[in-house]
Amino acid sequence: MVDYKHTINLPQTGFSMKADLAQREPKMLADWPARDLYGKVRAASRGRPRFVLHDGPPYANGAIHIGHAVNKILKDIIVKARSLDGFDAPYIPGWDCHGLPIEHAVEKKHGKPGQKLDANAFRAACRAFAREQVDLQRADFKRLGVLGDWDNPYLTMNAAYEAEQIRAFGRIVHNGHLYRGAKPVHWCLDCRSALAEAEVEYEEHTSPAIDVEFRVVDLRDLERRIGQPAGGLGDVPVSIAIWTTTPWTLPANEAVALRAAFRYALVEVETSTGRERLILASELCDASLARYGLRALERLAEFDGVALERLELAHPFLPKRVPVILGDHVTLEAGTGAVHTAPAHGQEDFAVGQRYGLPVVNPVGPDGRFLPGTPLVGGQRCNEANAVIVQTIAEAKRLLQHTPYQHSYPHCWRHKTPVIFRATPQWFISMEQRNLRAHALRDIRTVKWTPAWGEQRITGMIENRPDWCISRQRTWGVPIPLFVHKETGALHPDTLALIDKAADRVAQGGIEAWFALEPAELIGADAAHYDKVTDVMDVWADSGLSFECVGAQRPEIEAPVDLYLEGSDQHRGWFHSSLLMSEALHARAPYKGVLTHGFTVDEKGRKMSKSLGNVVLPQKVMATLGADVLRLWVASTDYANEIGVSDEILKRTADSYRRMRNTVRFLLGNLHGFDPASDQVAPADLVALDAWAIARTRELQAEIIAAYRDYAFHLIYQKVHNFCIVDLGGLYLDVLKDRLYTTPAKSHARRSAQTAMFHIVEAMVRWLAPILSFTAEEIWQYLPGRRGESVQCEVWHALPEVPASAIDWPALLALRAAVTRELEKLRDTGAIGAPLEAQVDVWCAPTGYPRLAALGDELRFLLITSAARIHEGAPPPDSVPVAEGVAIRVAPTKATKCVRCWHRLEDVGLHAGHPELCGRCVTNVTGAGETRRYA
RNA sequence: GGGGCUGUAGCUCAGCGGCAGAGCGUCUGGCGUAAUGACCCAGAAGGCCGGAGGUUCGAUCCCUCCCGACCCCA
Repeated sequence: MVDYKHTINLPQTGFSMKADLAQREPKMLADWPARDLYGKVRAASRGRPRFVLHDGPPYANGAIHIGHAVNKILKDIIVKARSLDGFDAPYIPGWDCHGLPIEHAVEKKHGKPGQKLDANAFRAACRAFAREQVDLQRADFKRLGVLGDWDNPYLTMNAAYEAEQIRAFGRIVHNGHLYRGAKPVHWCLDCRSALAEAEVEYEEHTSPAIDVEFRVVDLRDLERRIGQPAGGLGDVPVSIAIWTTTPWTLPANEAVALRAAFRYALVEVETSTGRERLILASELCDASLARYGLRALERLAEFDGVALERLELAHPFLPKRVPVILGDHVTLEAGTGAVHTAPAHGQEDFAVGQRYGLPVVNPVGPDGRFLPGTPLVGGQRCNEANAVIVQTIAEAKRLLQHTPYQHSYPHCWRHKTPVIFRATPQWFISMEQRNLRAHALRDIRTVKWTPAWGEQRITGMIENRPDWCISRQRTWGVPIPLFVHKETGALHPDTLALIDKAADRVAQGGIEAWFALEPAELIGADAAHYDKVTDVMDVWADSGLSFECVGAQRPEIEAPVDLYLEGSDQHRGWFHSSLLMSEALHARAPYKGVLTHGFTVDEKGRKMSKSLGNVVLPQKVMATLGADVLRLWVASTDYANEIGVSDEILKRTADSYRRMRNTVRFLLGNLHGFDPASDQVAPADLVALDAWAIARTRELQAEIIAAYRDYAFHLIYQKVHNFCIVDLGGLYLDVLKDRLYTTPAKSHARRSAQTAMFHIVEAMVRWLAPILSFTAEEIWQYLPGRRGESVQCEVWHALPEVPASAIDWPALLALRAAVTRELEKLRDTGAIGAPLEAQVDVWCAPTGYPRLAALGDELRFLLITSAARIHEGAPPPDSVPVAEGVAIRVAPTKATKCVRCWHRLEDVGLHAGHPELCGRCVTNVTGAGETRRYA
């Protein structure tokens, strides 16, 4: 028996089946900086229309987690896809470097500023710490395969950035958005300082809980509001009852809050001092009266809270009147449904007070004592004042009850002592005074939000947010470089020029330069009358100004940019702060589009947490499955909602990665010996099936490009994966094997197939490049033909236009599916094993005959059977109808197997010199090779 | 507690008024070595479309309520 194996063309490629990504990727990465891949892509796209995705700076603290990976990978996919789509898409990564978490990290090592380190040394330690964190995170981001200007990122702590931020702040002041006000903050009486939210712990605490009456001043007004006849209520006193656990805040009371949509009841009761009437939330009426030991004699009326808005009430012990206001923070969980409101002593109170323009008057000093001159309690500590105030209310006959009450209450994390809310002077950006809110709401509508509900979400937040308090009493932040008059509190008349001078100094010496500055250096003799402000800006101002600060230094990033892309929490965060800053500076949005993604959760949809033990570390995934599998996982999920991750999900992802890799490997292996420059078959001369494959690829490419433009990567994943399995694996490549392996290496039949495969893989490597960046780069090295250095420098592959097919492929593919089903039945009976052991007869009505007969004898290659014959006319009784006017019969063939091509053919054994071969193999081995026109 | 969003097969996702779909995975089978650190092909099983009401001739789809997840705020 002659061995014909050397006469068939087997696939040959160095592109291995096993990916070994965990080992291979780091090696590839090691080359990239030397190749300056980012620079090459920039050079290749110079002069194209620009697409700018502006990076939201992650906070420089801690190793990256899976959420960082999702965010950066999505950005990278978009930047690379836009570049392939013909844009110049720069990517300058950034980091957020100032702020409390870094201060806390440094405090852990060195203690608070002023203890072991002075403030300046403390800042230096913060700077060094942030630098380390940036390096740590940068290494991981690069390992993900994210391409960007990693050597020149923007850091909010760069002196140039800090100076730009101060200049931008100056323009905001110039535009009239800044004012000085007061705001309640957590205040520790032992620290004598403000505490950030992160420095507060909640512990159980017992407070004096009291119910207090606020008398309605004008009963006639009340009658009108609740639909009672004029005078109908007589002169019996009416009070709104409130419940509070902080009696000492009552001197600062400015209002009583109701909920607009709650029902309230007016009930009559008999007290020790006589008949009176109380207003209580209907649902809390019984519970409240029970607490007071009273019984409702009569329920006189019921009405919505909204009816009482701005009704005047008398303060229970001070000679002043306060209004009824409405707020959503009023609940039915405890109390009376009416809430004592002291804007100086509570954040909700402050927020709702802002909406009503209530005064923020704080009578408590930094030591927790009431300021001298405060009526009733001047000079007393808050806890001492409680007793005095309760007694005073009782004497005024306004006290309904008084009991100790245990609840969760904020404590200082260092002193473990209860903290208070205390209003302090702060700097604000007004939402109203220069129409900031109105402008922001106007411009939100001009932005393309993806998903579309982002618009709803941020609109709601902008509509309801209070003025932005941008000052913090901290050490590690960009200064608010102002001078304030010691007596009047007015800003220095040269403020705008002084801010610029401060910026100049910060540009040289960083924020440290401001803190080191002697006021006289800038304002001369005025220094005697002015205080230098040492507050720093809220870090949200740092990142919120990134479009301005980065744009000033990097001309390729020019606002408004095309896209911001972050997690959905940033509607409250960076999207929000950036919008307000841009409106304050330029009265426009900083971005044209905003895209959000959800958070990662486990396979049960629960968030990642150490205690649940469901945390997936990106570093671990990269070290085992590889970054490309992580990237493919990101691409495969619908990131608009929660993004599930688990071992099973990643395993499935790795499976589909393998399938795509192997499909490419098959294509590359069969392109062995093909030079696209000389061996391509012209579109008009292609074997019909190859033309079909190219047309199908064109169609799919259009869908993929559209999906990239829509940022619908999970659809791309599905489409490409299905293409590999259904169109290629299940059909085209399966049919092609016979022709590739058995026809002569340089024959038209094989070159036609290679031409199609070449274009398919050229197209596919680009489809994959934004997602499987490492693998695409690897594929690139194995593709035939002269080509540029990296697939990332390319644009989408221009697939050849093939002439419209005269062949009805859908009909033939339906026939193929029917034959496959019949073959399966035959296999079940044991009559055949492989499809090549079978022959097929097809009977077709005259109208459909030309369609199915179009391939002639080559139909057998499409069906992968040894014979396929089409007959016009009525089917015999033993055939199986498979469609309108079509019947088939599949039967084992008795012909002899050709040892070379495995087809069972009648002419095997008839050829002298090649007794084991069929006729076409003889031609293929000894002659010019067989002719294929269709399959 | 409020606002936003979400729930389709074990997994990832389509469908979004007219007979519940794809791929993976699972199971079963096939063929070889002609995609071999395995690959390829075929077949089958798998769903009260989160639950309950409503609108409609007809609801996975529209409306209401409930349950659960997630984000933001309190």
